[in-house]
Amino acid sequence: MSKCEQCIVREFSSLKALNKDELVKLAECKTSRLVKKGEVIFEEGENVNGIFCIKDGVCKLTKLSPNGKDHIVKLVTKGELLGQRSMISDEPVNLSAVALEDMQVCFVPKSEIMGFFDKNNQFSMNVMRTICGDLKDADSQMVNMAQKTVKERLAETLLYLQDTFGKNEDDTLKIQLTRDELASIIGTATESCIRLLSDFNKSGLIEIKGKKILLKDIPKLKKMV
Amino acid sequence: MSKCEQCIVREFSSLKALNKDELVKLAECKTSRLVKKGEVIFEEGENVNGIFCIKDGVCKLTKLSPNGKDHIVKLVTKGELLGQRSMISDEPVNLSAVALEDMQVCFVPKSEIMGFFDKNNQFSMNVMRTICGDLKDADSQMVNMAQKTVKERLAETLLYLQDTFGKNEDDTLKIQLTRDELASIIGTATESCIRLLSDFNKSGLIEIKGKKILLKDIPKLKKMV
DNA sequence: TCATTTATATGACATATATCATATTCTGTG
DNA sequence: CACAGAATATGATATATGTCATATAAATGA
Repeated sequence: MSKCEQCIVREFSSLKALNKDELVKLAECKTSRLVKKGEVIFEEGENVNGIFCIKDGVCKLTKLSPNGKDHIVKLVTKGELLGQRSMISDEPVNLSAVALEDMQVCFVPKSEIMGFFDKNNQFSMNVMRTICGDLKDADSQMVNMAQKTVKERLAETLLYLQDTFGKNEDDTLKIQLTRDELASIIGTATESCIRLLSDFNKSGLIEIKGKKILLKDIPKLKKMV
Repeated sequence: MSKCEQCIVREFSSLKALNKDELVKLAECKTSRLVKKGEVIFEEGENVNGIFCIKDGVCKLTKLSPNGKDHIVKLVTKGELLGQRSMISDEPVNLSAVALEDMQVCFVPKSEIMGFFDKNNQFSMNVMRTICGDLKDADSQMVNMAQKTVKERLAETLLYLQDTFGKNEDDTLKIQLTRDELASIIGTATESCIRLLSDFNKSGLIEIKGKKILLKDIPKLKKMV
């Protein structure tokens, strides 16, 4: 059981407000876990009695739409927490979490977190601000879905992926999504997504190297959005 | 300056966690205001240094999309608070609020609310839960926008409007929206919205009485969603 | 290694939805 | 009341996007 005090990841999340004593308590009650790519961390409707802290890796938060398609609501990465909303609302989670890469996550039971919540104002303020940020993002995503074309959403998403997850040495996007996953972020059919990527490729906006995507003309991509 | 203690509306919002002393303080610092239909309460990007409590009436929260169209993100009614997210994030508001009917709203400055926040755990918990609820709704709205057809979204919205705002004596929807507003809730062109309402009318799902809409075949509407 | 599945790609076509035009009805105001 | 400006309605048409079919490429696993 590693000490939370020394966990670098802690610095990036709401947990940074915890003091030494609290971190010791945290380390005692948390459980660590390796999650393989493709593995489910939790599923829509489950009762998750606590939160997950992502030490390494990236996962997708998805929601099943009535038409049977999964929609990717958010990508969550190293340093972020999962399951906060559900814990506060005291409800089952409304999204599923699935690893996009091998991950390292720690689970902290609700009782512990709620203790910090009551006693450490800075901590609860941090959590709230995170959730408020999520709400703001969700609102603007909603408007994007309603008002923008698929092409615009694709351009925007590609830029977002590069901004958020960076690029490899060969300048391709670091995060590896299937066309299917990309389609379910932008909210379109897989074929449409593939077709538009082809178009972008032909018109020199991006370069497709096998599964890898390289953003070639960022200014033009930005102008599309 | 009316007393907050006696305000019935208080019972429905996060404010119900406040004790007598806090309510007295609240009454002292709040300002009341009448807002006429169509009037703007605040606008996207503004700094709103506090929150609004809706004593009566309904307003729409809109976000301007890059294509110049307004999208209605949420309808907010009697008993609810406005501007919580922005206050907690300490950021300008990301949405505009415009009255759909004549309204009565009270404004409470941020300093006061933040005081309750620090001292009254139940209150801050209530606010958090509200925001968490908003986030959950926003996520599911996002998926709706991405995955459902306009027809499905229209059916869903009509049902929502009846559920949330009820009906008049003649069984028509109590809340009065223009076709344009309805379109910008479901995220479509005004003409498309009008056309679909016509279709719904012809196929007996609804009945259009001038501007008023009556939901005729609720089971069928529900099956569409 | 080969075989089987899965992901990517592309064409052909159907369809939902947006856009533009125009008519009609409603609403508020002088 | 009459009029101007909205709001509603509907047709004609263009376009974006989904769907289905099929081909190729890549990945997986026995």
